[in-house]
Amino acid sequence: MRTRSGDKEKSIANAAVKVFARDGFHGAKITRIAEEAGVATGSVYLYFKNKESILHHLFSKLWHAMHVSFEDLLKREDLSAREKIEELFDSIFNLFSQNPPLALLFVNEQHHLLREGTGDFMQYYVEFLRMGEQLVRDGIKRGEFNASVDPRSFTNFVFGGIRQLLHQWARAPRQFPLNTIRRDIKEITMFGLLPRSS
Amino acid sequence: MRTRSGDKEKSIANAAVKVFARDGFHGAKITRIAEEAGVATGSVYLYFKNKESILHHLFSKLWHAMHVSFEDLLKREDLSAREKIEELFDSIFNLFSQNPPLALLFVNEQHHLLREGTGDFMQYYVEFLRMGEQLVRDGIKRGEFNASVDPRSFTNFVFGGIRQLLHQWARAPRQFPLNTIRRDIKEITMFGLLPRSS
DNA sequence: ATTATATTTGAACCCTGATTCATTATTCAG
DNA sequence: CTGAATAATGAATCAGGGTTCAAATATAAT
Repeated sequence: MRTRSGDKEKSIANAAVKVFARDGFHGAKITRIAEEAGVATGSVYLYFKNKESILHHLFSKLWHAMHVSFEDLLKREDLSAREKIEELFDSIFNLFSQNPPLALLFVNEQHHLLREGTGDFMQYYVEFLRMGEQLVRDGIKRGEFNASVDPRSFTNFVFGGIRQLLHQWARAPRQFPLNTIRRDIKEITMFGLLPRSS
Repeated sequence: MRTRSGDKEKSIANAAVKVFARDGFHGAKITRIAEEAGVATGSVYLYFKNKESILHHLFSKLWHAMHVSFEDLLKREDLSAREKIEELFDSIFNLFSQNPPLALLFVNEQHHLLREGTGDFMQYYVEFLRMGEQLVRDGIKRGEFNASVDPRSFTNFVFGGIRQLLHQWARAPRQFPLNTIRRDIKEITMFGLLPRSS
């Protein structure tokens, strides 16, 4: 009996991240992914049903990781609403900080998956937005947040804003350092554009 | 001599917006666009060089329209910095308000074009971001805005946020009325999440 | 060492859909 | 009316690349 080397799946997945990020899902060729992973073209199909399922796998892992850190975050009773939101930002950034291509993948290819509306990560995505809303709603209830902010709009707005800034960072990490972006986002979302003591 | 009916180009372009929005650029078939436009498949190639160029044409028109309203806006001396920014939001929303598919196209298919980095609208896009930064910088200089907000981060963040909310609206206009979104964005960007008199 | 079993390979297959172009239809000048 | 000249058609072409699978290779058990 022979056993699978075991790290082939991972190296295919990693290669796929790079190639999807560089060429986009449709521009990415399976042969190129295999080459990047150091395996034969056909081997890709031993570990994944098809091209689409590679993308699914990657997004599943990604959203699952997010889901885990978000759940942990929600449970914590030692943080103010503001601190929770800021931790949430941090946990997103931490997920991508070592991996610009992963950020590009996340930012650019999600709409493929939204179009079909299937896949387990869809669940995570929807739940994530709900969580964000809940955080804001709690904060308002506790008097920590401005009650005239709409929780759903806020969550979507911030999610979109983070995506755009992640995108800029991933394309030019030097020009948009992640720590700077993280600080800026907190400043903007918490205080807005107008001076604090108007 | 026979003359082109003249509205065929427009009907192809309009059909393309719908089909691109529904199926995505790669999912969209030329035959489907032709069918939707009420012309033969081959006719599409009388008016456009290829599939890609249809997308280019649409984005060109779109960004050009934005560019025009932004330029007008910048010139106006009767508005405060805050009013200018809010007008800018409005002009974006006005562009899409009658056309959810156009919004979907704008939101979902831009990354194709960013990847190549060519096309005249790229110019507009970059310029648009610069404009946004300049508006914020001016506002800070005039003491209207919080000086610790980074203009570049702010512009990108807000651009991303608007995209996400436009997306939600375009997918379900009833559930996310545009006027609500517009109001919410202004509230969030101007005042942030924290109560105004902390 | 030998055999059985599992894994890997990559060239060939084949489908999809963008693009082409020979044919047909329409317009208009003379 | 006639026939250039142009516009429109849509079936056929053709290329690209996802997927398959027969052959080759590696491993483990005996």
